[in-house]
Amino acid sequence: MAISKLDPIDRMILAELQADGRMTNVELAKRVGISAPPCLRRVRSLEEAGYIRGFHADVDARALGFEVQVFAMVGLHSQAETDLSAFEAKCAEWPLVRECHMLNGEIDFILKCVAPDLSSFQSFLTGQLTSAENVASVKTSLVIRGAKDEPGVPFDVLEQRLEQIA
Amino acid sequence: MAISKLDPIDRMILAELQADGRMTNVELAKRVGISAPPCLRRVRSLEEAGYIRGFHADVDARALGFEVQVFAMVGLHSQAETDLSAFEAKCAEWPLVRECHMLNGEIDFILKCVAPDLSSFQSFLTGQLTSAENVASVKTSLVIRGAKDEPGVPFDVLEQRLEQIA
DNA sequence: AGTGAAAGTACAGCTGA
DNA sequence: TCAGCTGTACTTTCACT
Repeated sequence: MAISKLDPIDRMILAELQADGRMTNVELAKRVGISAPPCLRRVRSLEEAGYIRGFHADVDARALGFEVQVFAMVGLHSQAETDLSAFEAKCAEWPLVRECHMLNGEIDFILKCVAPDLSSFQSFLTGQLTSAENVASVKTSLVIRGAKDEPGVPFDVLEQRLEQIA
Repeated sequence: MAISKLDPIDRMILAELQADGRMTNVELAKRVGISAPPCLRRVRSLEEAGYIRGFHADVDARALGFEVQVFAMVGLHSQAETDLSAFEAKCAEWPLVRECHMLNGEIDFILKCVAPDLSSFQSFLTGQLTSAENVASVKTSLVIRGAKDEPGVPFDVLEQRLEQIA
């Protein structure tokens, strides 16, 4: 699974579906310049091969009552692989934690969390996160306002790079 | 636009489409227990009202040649509204910056960035980000590995809360 | 290209303020 | 009574072979 296995039409399909994942197959086919049946086959095999992990509606968290978004920087006592995995497993089970990334440097993990309000985040923070085994330090930062939130990757950058290589 | 304006069926629709945004309308209608036409109308009005911001294919950044993911914590010299907006506008134009969130505390902004490789990120970092006007400090952390990356919000938490209130 | 299914439209009936 | 939502029937468009 690598970019080199994709032709320009595959990349156009990915770019179009990243921008609008609910586009019909005929619309997609028209945009990428092929007929519908082969276009559908391409989409299927892109899913199969894992280039497309899924399709999701982008819902407005605020409108749904999740008023609070928080980044939590977590430091652990032990960075042994077993302990790292154990912490990741906990994050996977906490619904308020939407993203968990292991980082280099002094911070071990960064977590992106959502919560209905500050008090429910606080109770998660003190009751679950900071009191979890192996957690040494947690620094939290409230999101005051979101300025940009684009999903996926910049396909224009990708195409520029491919041109340079060619 | 608030959660209180949505009935249980609307919330089921949102949950289903968050999980699988390319589901057909009849399948969706079957799952939420109504017939197809009103289901479609509900989806349309949820989009209209902004509860659904869009539909996106979730593409695998690594497979597409974006090997590097970085969090950048940015501090500014001036936090005047004009200067904050100016920085946000820059972020909006930088394709490698996928997310930009304004935070409380010592960090002013956190940026989630992607890049094809370390060297192209470095050239963005030194050539664009740290050299941008008003930027005082930038601390970057490489994502060693991703442990969780769920889109959207946890609907089970939402339903639990609504039960408690009722 | 052709078939079967889904999307989308128009209209009529039901339900609650 | 009236607004709002629902379901049935129908046409157009799409998915898939």
